[in-house]
Amino acid sequence: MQYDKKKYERQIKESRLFELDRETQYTAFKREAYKMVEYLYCYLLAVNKQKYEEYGCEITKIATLCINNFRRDKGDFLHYFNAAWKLEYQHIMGNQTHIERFHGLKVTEEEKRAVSKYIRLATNIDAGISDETLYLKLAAAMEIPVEKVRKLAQMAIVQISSDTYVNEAGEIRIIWDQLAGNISAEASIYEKETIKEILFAINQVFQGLQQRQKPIISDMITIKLCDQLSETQSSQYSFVSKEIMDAWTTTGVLPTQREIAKKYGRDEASISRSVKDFLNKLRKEVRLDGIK
DNA sequence: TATTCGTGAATCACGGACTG
DNA sequence: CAGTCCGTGATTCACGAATA
Repeated sequence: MQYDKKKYERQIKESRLFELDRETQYTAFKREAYKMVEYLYCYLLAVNKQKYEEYGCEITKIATLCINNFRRDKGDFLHYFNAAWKLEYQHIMGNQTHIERFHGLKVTEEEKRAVSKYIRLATNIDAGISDETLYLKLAAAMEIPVEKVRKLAQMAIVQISSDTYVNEAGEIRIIWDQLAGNISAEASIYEKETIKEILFAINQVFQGLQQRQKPIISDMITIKLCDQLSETQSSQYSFVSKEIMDAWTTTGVLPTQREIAKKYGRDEASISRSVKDFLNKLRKEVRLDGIK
């Protein structure tokens, strides 16, 4: 069956759903909501059937979540949904069990990281090498099947590319994910702050640290965020460690937490704790921001 | 002096290697 | 193959020290 993207876009746009009051017009709202979920599902299949077909369950989940949290002053609903879906999709793609289940390939974290690293490097350098050639070379160098490299590359690209659906609401969530891992899936974080605000918040909290802490936190935060930061951003904020950033762009190699610990003559546990505390402070800061 | 930091020990998570 | 053992990297906890 062919899905007509335009048609579903139109149906989504023309839906009365968000004109209804979900309390006084409960039944009508429910009815429209069900329809909307269906539209969104069909819409995604129209966008890319083979890619999304197997995720009906997840699509429905996100659609429902979006419908429940969307308010009309948040802009276009479809954008809102797309941003949320992109994140969910990344999440699915990043999930280890998924990798094994759906591609029938066993992949280690190491290989995953390595491939995404090299792909990224290649894009940065832009040697004009074709994807397939690159994959072949990578496969040879890493002594793993080309097929595996190809799959991993796809995943890596999902994570780093800025395709049509990226917007700020999406990216802010990515930054959070990079920083703090799986923060609770409350939808509020999806739209609350802009990237600038969150980077500003990071900066703010960073400035409040004691002097001895700063270089360490700086390195660690940069490690976590370096692939999300643009050049202008990295020069703009003082919490970005230039050293790490340089290492990242030139070699693609990042130090481990342990190496950071050694570098500053600290116990690695100390680093871990400092980072944790920093993130907690950051969380608090952002929450306060959101309330006022 | 109240906070904030640093530390070592214990523990967890995970991948790889070995073994039967 | 499954079961296990080991190394690595990271986290958490309780406590003592440094800082603002």
